[in-house]
Amino acid sequence: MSRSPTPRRRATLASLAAELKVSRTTVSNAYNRPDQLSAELRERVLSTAKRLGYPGPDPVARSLRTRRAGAVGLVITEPLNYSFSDPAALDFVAGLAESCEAVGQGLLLVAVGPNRSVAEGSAAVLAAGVDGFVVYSASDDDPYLPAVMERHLPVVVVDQPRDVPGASQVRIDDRAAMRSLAEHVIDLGHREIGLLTMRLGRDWPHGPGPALADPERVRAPNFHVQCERIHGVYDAMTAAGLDPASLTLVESYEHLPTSGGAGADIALEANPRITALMCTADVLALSAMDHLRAKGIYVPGQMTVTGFDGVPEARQRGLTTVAQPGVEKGRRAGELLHNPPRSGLPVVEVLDTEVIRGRTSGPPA
Amino acid sequence: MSRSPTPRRRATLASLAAELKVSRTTVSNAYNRPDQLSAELRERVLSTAKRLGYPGPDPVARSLRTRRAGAVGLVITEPLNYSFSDPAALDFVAGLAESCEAVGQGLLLVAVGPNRSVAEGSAAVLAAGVDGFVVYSASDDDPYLPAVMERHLPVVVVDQPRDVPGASQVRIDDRAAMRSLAEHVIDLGHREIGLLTMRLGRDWPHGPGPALADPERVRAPNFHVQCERIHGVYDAMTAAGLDPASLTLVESYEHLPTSGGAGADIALEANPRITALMCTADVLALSAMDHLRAKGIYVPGQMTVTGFDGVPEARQRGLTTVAQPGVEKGRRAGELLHNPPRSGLPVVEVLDTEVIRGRTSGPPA
DNA sequence: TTGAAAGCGCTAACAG
DNA sequence: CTGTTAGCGCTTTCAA
Repeated sequence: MSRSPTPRRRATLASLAAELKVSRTTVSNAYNRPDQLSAELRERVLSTAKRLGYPGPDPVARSLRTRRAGAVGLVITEPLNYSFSDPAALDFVAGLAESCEAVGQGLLLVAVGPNRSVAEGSAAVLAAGVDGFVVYSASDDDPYLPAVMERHLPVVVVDQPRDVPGASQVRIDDRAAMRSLAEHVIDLGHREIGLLTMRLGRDWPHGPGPALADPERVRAPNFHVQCERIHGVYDAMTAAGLDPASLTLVESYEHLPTSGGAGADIALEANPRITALMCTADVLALSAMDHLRAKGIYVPGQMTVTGFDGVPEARQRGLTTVAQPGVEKGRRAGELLHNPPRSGLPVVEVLDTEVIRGRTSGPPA
Repeated sequence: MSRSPTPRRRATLASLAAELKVSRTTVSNAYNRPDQLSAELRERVLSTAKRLGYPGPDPVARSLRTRRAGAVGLVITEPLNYSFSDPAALDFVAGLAESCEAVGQGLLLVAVGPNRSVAEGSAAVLAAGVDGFVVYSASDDDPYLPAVMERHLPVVVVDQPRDVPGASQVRIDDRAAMRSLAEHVIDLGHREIGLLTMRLGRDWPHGPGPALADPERVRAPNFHVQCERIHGVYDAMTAAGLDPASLTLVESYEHLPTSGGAGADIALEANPRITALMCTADVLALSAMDHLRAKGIYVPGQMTVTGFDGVPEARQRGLTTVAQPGVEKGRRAGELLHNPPRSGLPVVEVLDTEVIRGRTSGPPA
């Protein structure tokens, strides 16, 4: 087996120093403090480094010494392949990656997820070489949160959960945003409303597919965001003199391409008089639209449909929805980690949203 | 400022050992080799660890000692926000993330990209605490490749460039795939063909927007993949007795939502008799389709359009294209890093593709 | 400008 | 089952 002229043993800063007959400090300075030695000596160091195949100070050893890892850890409990197919989550990751790149920090996707046990995932959190964590949209009893907290590193929580001690937060006002949207729907004249939402708890007491949600589950939700959005609808209904209890609430374990359509069926079966179908995510709404259309139900003529997020496809297809700044969320989360507030105290950043009145909402038939 | 009862100085394995009056080895074993000590002692170690707020062995120190970082570095030179909006790249990242998660490795997005200088990006590569790198679809003169090579770590290259010494490779047979697709188009009867492709070189000698490509640029391309696909079309043309020089070739600097449409205009202006517009990416083809339709040109009645990649939207819209296994690419790249071939020699894995005959190709008008 | 000394926090032999 | 001994490769006072 022919090998390149690499010494059998990896070159180190010490071996380089020995070769050059200078001290390790000098070599270190050549890399980290160019102003601490003559240009020519530095040149000599760098060139013999190249000759010996020395790639510069070992990142791990340096991190140990400087106590900085140069990376941010991202904890997303939802399956990654799912996150990567959810445009809203994607925007967030893109924004976070962008802000990390801007300051030369790496972004470490921590190996937590459904393919591994909670113990393994927690171990991955404890073993992550990072300077801080971003936790994205976790449930309030997320199994990895304890491990994240144990690390005693800076933490920024995005969307959920609320009330992580010591953690800064980036989110939107889900309740107010959803209320505005619901007001728009009610103003159009709708009285019988269905609401499709993601699962309200970590547990799933139903069979496969979406199911009517027990109002009980709204009261003790694991996902704060879902809950707030539901309450936003309640708020609008109450303000308009409608009975919130009349809302037909359907929860879906996850956002599959079929979830919206299946959820729509369940809602309409439970209450055939529904004229507006609100959804807590665009992907749900788009799926529902496709399904309704296939069944010959015209949107918005026979059914108003609304979403949440403002993903590109939704805008393109004219969905009435709430746009939230996904990329900006990621960016702000990163910045909060890179430039923590002077006070040292956690901050809460509430980003703006905007109701988009599209072509999928109109007066009831 | 009230503080939780955390000792001012972070607990370490040594301090824990001192507190317990056992050796450091014992504490280390409690975490790494549970079978090396009695269950009760281990319990005692773990519980006082919890009491002291010791989160377990420091990841960085452990990495230094074990020589394993527990993470894979991903180098994508294209802007991350772009990668995250390209469904094909996304599939790849999802597959890679999945394979990393399966073995408990983290995935580190290395901070290279257009917001930073080459020097900064290279520094990020040299400073990445990883056990290996995956390089995704880089040009043959990618500025970060040298830094990657310097690290002397295992490397897997995906798609491009070819011929990275010592690196394993995962790719498809772009030329054969594109040839099959072109054969389909030619079999339908098309003789005047346009081809829209991504930029052929790192440099961009044209103004903004797509432009007719100098055949010269096909000869010395920086992007092997593009070149192979073009040659696939040449192959099919030659085999069918057509003159490859008659191909109208348009290159576009990047894949913007408008690139396909603009490229189509340029191609049709250069040769109004074109009846088939092939594209080296689905996003280009979809954009072209939208644009043609807006101009009143019916697909496939008046114009055949084909893509490449087989992204969800393309399948959904019935685009005639080549499906390539994006997720599988990522997964295989990860596996190659996690379980390198026994031989120690680099391997080349060529994954399968499939021509999808959709509803956007038909006989010429 | 350069060098010597002192660890960062941990694991891996090896011995007891 | 437990402890002792040696570093992993680097940066950082502090002195020269």
